[in-house]
Amino acid sequence: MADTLAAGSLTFNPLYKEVKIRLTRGLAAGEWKPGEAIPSEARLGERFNVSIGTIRKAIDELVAERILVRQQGRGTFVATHTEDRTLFYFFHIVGKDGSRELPVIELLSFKSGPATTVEEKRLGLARGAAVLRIQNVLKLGGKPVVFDEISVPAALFPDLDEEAFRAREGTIYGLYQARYGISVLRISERLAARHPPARAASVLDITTDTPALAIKRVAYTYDDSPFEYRVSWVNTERHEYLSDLWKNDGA
Amino acid sequence: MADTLAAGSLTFNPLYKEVKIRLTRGLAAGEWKPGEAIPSEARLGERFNVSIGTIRKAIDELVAERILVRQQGRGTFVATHTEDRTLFYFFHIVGKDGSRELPVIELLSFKSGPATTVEEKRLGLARGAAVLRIQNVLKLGGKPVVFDEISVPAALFPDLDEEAFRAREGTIYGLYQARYGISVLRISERLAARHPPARAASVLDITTDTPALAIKRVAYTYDDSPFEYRVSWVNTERHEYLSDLWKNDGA
DNA sequence: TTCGATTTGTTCGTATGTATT
DNA sequence: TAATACATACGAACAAATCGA
Repeated sequence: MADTLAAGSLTFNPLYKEVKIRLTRGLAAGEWKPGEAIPSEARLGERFNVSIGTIRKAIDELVAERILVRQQGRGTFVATHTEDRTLFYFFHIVGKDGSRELPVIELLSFKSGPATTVEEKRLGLARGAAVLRIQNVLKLGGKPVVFDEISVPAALFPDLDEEAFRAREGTIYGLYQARYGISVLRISERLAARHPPARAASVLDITTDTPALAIKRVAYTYDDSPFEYRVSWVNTERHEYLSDLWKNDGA
Repeated sequence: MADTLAAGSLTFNPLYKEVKIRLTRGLAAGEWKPGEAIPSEARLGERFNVSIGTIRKAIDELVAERILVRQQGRGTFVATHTEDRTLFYFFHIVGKDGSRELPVIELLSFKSGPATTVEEKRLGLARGAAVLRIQNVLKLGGKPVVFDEISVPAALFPDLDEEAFRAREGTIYGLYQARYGISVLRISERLAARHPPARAASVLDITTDTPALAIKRVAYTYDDSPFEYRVSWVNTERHEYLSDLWKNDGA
């Protein structure tokens, strides 16, 4: 495709920004899937009719945003949620002594239904759109620590059922990515201390007058569109929520 | 100073990493103070005997880490804690409706004493080192929302007393920076839901059986050394803690 | 094992554009 | 207007890592 970038772009972005937008579009469209390599810098330079330096600058930003991963001598790859490095990026519960451990997730309930007002708002859905609701308990050291309720638009996950959900390998975000091509690029969480509702307390094996951490998370994919809403209840008697601003390992 | 970087560095970092280290050292040593401009890229290139491109790459990383701020046509400046953009970077309490507001801080208590075990550990202090302890209440919309206890090594803030603390203009981090040359580069926070102690409950005007958000923060300066430990109690009845991972405005 | 092709990483240089003073 | 400083873009050369022949 002979698409010279220089001319014709309605918004007068710098070239490297246009390249970045094109790459992001390709990624969102699934032209290159998670784990796969994108074309080499030289080839992209030919394709977009810009110099390698310009390509590099575009890729630099995508790498900084954890969308791409570079490997010297191999290529540049679409980031996946299966790499150890990134597993803790979206999981912030740690032991009070600072110990990090990946949780064991057990499915409690898998249902579908019309979206609530909150779900409509957070996910940008039409009134009454169908959502899947998935409840889980997350165990650390064998004990329940987090109670999750995940809400996702049913339309985005056409054939997802309880069986497929159970049969996944790896994390839930890994499932979204591997099976539906939806990558979590950013999350926003709002935390509060609350008395847990009966159901959460029961799952967490605490009383309803034990303070618990309520976390409302919205996950975003390409173009910053929200696609998952998640409410978590955390028993913080032996664990804490770690917010590290910011260990940007680029140092 | 004729210090060619190319030779003589014991660790074989790339040139731009060496430049970055030198710049960081200069910043830590106060060679360029917050708000001031560092030398132009051209001049730095001469000084370190490297090309402008290499200087730019070093500065790029420092900008990404919010240590420096570039302004086209003007220069590159040492970041300050007084800019509106950065004020919310370390303050995460927002209204339940998402509204952001800067708190009004009122000093409750200003004392000094020997460090507790926890303070020793978090701040890397010797046994019994002197610390300053400062209690504040943070008000939003005129009502108390956060109760703070700040602990800092007294040795770092030689002449800081209650009067000087009260007389500051701007934020507490701005005071550290303007008066003592200590810049907060990174913070790490650990959150839990707890019943507040009597003192916190009283200040926040809630009962001790109201769940509150307990935040333990450690602030780090250059070379990642901790210098402030802060325990906050937040009334999350009308407010929440916002963790945004991550709006990197570089997009 | 060695070698060569490929790919990213680093560094240099140059030219030009844009914002500020 | 002119000088200065950062921003963008191009090109070239070599280094370092990877991989397959």
